[in-house]
Amino acid sequence: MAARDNAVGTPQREVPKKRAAWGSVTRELVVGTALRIVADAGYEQLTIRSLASEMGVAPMTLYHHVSSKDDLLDEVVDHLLGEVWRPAARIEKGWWAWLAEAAERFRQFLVDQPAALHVYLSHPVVSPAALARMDEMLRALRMSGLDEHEARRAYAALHSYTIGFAALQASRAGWRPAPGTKPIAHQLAAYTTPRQFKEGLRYVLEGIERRASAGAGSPVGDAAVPRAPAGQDGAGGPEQSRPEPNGGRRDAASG
Amino acid sequence: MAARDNAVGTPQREVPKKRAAWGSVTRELVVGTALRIVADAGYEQLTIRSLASEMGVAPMTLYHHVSSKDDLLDEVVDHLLGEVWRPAARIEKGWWAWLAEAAERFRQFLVDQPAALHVYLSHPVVSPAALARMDEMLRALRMSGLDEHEARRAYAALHSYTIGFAALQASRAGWRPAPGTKPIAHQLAAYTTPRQFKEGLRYVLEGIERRASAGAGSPVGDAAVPRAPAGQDGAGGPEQSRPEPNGGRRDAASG
DNA sequence: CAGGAGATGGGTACTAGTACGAATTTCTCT
DNA sequence: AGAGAAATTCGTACTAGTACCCATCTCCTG
Repeated sequence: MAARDNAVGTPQREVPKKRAAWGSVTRELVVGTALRIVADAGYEQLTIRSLASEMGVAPMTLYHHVSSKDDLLDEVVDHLLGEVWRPAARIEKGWWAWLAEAAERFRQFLVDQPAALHVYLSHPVVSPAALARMDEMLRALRMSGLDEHEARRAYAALHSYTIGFAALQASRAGWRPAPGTKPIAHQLAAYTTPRQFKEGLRYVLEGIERRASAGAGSPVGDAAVPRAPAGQDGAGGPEQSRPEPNGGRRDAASG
Repeated sequence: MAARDNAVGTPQREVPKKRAAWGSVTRELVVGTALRIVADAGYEQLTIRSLASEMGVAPMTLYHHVSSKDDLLDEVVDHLLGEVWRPAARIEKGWWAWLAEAAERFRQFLVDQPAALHVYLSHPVVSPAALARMDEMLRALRMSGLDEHEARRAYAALHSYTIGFAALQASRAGWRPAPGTKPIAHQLAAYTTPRQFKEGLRYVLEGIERRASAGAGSPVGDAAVPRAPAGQDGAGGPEQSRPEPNGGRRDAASG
């Protein structure tokens, strides 16, 4: 069947259609081609079929080198992240500024790269660049005065906030408010801007700062802190913990 | 041509296959059936085909009553949200506790209902229940001492944090750490629990509280967050808006 | 060197969402 | 009332991801 005798029939536009050389496809090649497509044409143009076509092989062939499209994207995104996550500022110059820049860069990255947002929303990301970034973030947080445990909590909070914001911002892009949409909706949408991100980020960082100075007693490098912490306290930590409202699906919250 | 003479041939398990009565399908019926499927079998069982089959009509028939599956989900999710978002506590008893409970309920909702997470990650949600909830959230925030503008900012921060957290928590559920995954990853994943949500939420609420008590009119000095040097605004992705395919679409439910 | 095990390239086909257009029923206007 | 317009139901088919299994190619082992 491989022998497509092309002498007759369908006169033009017929590629030889030979089987690709054995071993000519490698994971690196697949990832590299995918990166090129994303860079040149964007994430939405990257499909298994387009990728295979670009490489001159059959779609299913790729599955011998990547276990799924998500697996491929994991690696693609890791490469992309590795090139942009690191802040220009140095941690030693102040944890606040460093963290703020790191968060901002990450937000920008997620909004710029739909593939990345997809990956980060799909599953925990543990690729090399992601782990490296996490380590540095934790270092900065420890530097703020938080202990190991609190640093992780704070990291999780920053991470959640950033990803959530990026998801909202990205979804807003290209949103077409239906005719008749309440103005409130527009205003709300308008609050999904990089500027608003920084505002919300400040809430989180201020919370971290307060916690840090409360815990470790002596300030570490407060030179970087822009405002004096007006550490007055008001309402205490609330307790709630509702029983599940709806009997929905599983929640299975554990490691 | 519809007359499928069923007297002979394929002896069993053959449904008459008549055309559904004219006008027997309505948007309300579609939404109602979808709600039932979600309740009984879960979001992943809700497909256009399964829904059509359940209603005894052809898949494409539904598209005369909903403009897309996402349009349908918008309404389904609004119904679900309407039943669970309201906190048991009263705002008057304290804005902190009320906001904390509202956020927790929302997180729980998003994790319990994958459809809801999908919707909230896809586009700004302006359905009735969502708007009602937003109004109440803003009321609580104003009650904390924030002015209108700051209240919206705080709302956006809370919203982003909650959705981001829910997305991470949901994606973690059912995640299978690969056989060589670094232990750090596990630990990190373990930080995506309802308890951790409350911890992070406290950071945000503390930040809000500080802002509220600080400025009943005093413009809190900006200058806190440095700009990312390489930052470039605006969504990078190519825009693509859906130009309202066919009829169906209700006026976006008040929004 | 023959044979078989694995690895690798491919064709076929199934599920999902949905565009297109044909067939059918109801409504509107003259 | 009759005819065209509009609404509605549905069959066909296209894109994407990917499960299944066959065909081919390499290499290891007896």
